[in-house]
Amino acid sequence: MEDKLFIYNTLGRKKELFKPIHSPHVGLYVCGPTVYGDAHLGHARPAITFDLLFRYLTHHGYKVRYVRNITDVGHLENDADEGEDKIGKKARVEQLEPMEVVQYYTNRYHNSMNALNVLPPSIEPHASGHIIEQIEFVKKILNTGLAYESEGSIYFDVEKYNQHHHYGKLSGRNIDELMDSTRSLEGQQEKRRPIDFALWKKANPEHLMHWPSPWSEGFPGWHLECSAMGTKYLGETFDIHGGGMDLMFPHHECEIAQSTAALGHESVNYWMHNNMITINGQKMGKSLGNFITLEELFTGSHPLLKQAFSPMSIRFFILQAHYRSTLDFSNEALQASSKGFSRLMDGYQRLQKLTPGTSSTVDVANLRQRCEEAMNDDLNSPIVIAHLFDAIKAINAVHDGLATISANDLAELKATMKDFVEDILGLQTNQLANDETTDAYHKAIDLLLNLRMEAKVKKDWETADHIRNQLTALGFEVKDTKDGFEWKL
RNA sequence: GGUCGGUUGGCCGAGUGGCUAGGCAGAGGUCUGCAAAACCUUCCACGGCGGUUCGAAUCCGCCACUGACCUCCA
Repeated sequence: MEDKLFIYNTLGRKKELFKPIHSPHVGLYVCGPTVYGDAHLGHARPAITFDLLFRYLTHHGYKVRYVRNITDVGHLENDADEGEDKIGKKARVEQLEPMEVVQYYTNRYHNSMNALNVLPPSIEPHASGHIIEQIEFVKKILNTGLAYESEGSIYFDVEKYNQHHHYGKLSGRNIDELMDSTRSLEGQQEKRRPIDFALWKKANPEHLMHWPSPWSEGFPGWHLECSAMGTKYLGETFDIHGGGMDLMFPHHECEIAQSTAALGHESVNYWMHNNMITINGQKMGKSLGNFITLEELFTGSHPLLKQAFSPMSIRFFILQAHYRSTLDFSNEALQASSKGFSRLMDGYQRLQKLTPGTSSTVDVANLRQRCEEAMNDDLNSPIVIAHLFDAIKAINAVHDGLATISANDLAELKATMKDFVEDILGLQTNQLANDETTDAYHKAIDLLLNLRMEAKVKKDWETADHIRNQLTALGFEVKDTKDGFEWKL
């Protein structure tokens, strides 16, 4: 495979040609959810963005090892190094085992991702399952002298690290400004400086999740898990690390510092960050309480929603914007993309039934190339979709007898559409099931509509309308075409 | 306050120097027993001011507004 994909590297802030370290193998690490609540629309963004990348690379023959973690320990409630563990708090409030909370929300996360047709990653490691690796990682950093122990906890010495490395290289932050602006908080006396961050925390007596370590009974710092697990599964240097923009600082910045300190070199070649989903122009997030969970979207059970939206229309909505742009949520925007999605998929299904002519009067020859070019330009899915709509226009024209398409062009169009619609964008209809039951069911509906056709020929409008009305009442949509009919549920 | 972004037509959203983005909505038409769909045509645009250029939504400067991060958040 030829390397043609350009991706925007947050390090350097420009598009760069993607070259894997060990082609055809690609190592991809993406920050997954902290499982203490249901996934919301915001969580769908990175999942779909990196699913798109995963699918695209795989489609081009790369062997991708995609690691997406589950954070189930170490993510604290308030400040970086104080406050309660998010999982622990939920467990206490709900009177559950912490791992019960983790399992519950992990299952629900998987269900949502499955509904969105997000492929499962190759490895989905839990932070709590890699305590030993994280302790080893802390030891390595301690050996370099870039971390210090204080009352049973281990902190990263940011200032000392910055003497020989650049803390802030990813987020563009300046350490002097950080020293001035970082808040000094109560209970942080054990840290030398406010910008230092925890690698290991000694557990308070009431803390539910803790493990033995050389320094104290405690738990790992939040940033550590990604460094430790990324290194374990993808090696000391790997290709791509992704996540939401809001993780750029401090999470990813700290990750770089930890890994560089422990390994003595850079560990990630390309950093990719998806932008946020906004609602009324503001970031949708847990802290602001303005989020809509995926389940609420699928069922329409949120006061801000005027209707339910199918998982696929949510996926399409997200793919219609470039991943580095903010995407504003509104009922109107979602309805618009929902309708657009139907149009796309109706056309796609129509394509399967098209009959070829002797020659083509539509130009679909370079569709694949144009879609590839858009994808290669930093995964420009909205442009891909625009090209697909051009193809839909041609498909409809052929379907209506206003244009013709040759057998060769039709075969190529079908192949291209399948590759981009299904395999790369990951869009699917709800009628792809093809077992005996559905087959019989389709034939039964066709039978009914053929009877209606016969009635129409006899100008028996009463019978014809009756059949259509009854089917409509059952939720079917019946459309007459030039010489037949179309229907869908 | 610091750092970095954004400002495109009724809505969403691409686009980095000249050539149609696309979707949804609106208007007119074709088709049609009716309906729907489809198709054709069409309307609506680049925050403001100045500069560079033969030519700017696209480059530069200033201003305005707005967002993200700087505390947990995808």
